[in-house]
Amino acid sequence: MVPSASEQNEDSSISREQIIWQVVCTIPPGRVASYSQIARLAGLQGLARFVGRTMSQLPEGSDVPWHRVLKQDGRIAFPPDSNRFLHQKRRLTEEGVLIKNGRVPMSQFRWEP
DNA sequence: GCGATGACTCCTA
DNA sequence: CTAGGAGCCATCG
Repeated sequence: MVPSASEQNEDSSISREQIIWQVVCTIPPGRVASYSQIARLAGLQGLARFVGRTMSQLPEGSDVPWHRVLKQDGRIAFPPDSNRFLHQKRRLTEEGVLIKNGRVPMSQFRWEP
């Protein structure tokens, strides 16, 4: 087989999106992770932005616990007045995640793989 | 092809 | 604490 330079593979190996979602699924309830950490565990260190963009493409009703992904400083990536923000915050609270002053303490920020 | 935008992060002042 | 700049990738006009 001669590899073409402009060959776009959709299904060739698991796409980065799939890996990212898979990593997110490994986050246990009661814990959270940052976009950068997800990127690192997915082998895409430094591509936190790509992780965020991938999350935006995640369809609703998915099994992926997207609400457990926060910014590096422990804050939710959505505007505080946004509906998504309230939804995510509520989801986290229901799982027992402590949110102090609008952000999650580092003690819950990382989990042991 | 380029600039702007987006569920980001880091460094410096 | 806030502000600005740079780096990263994919999508859109």
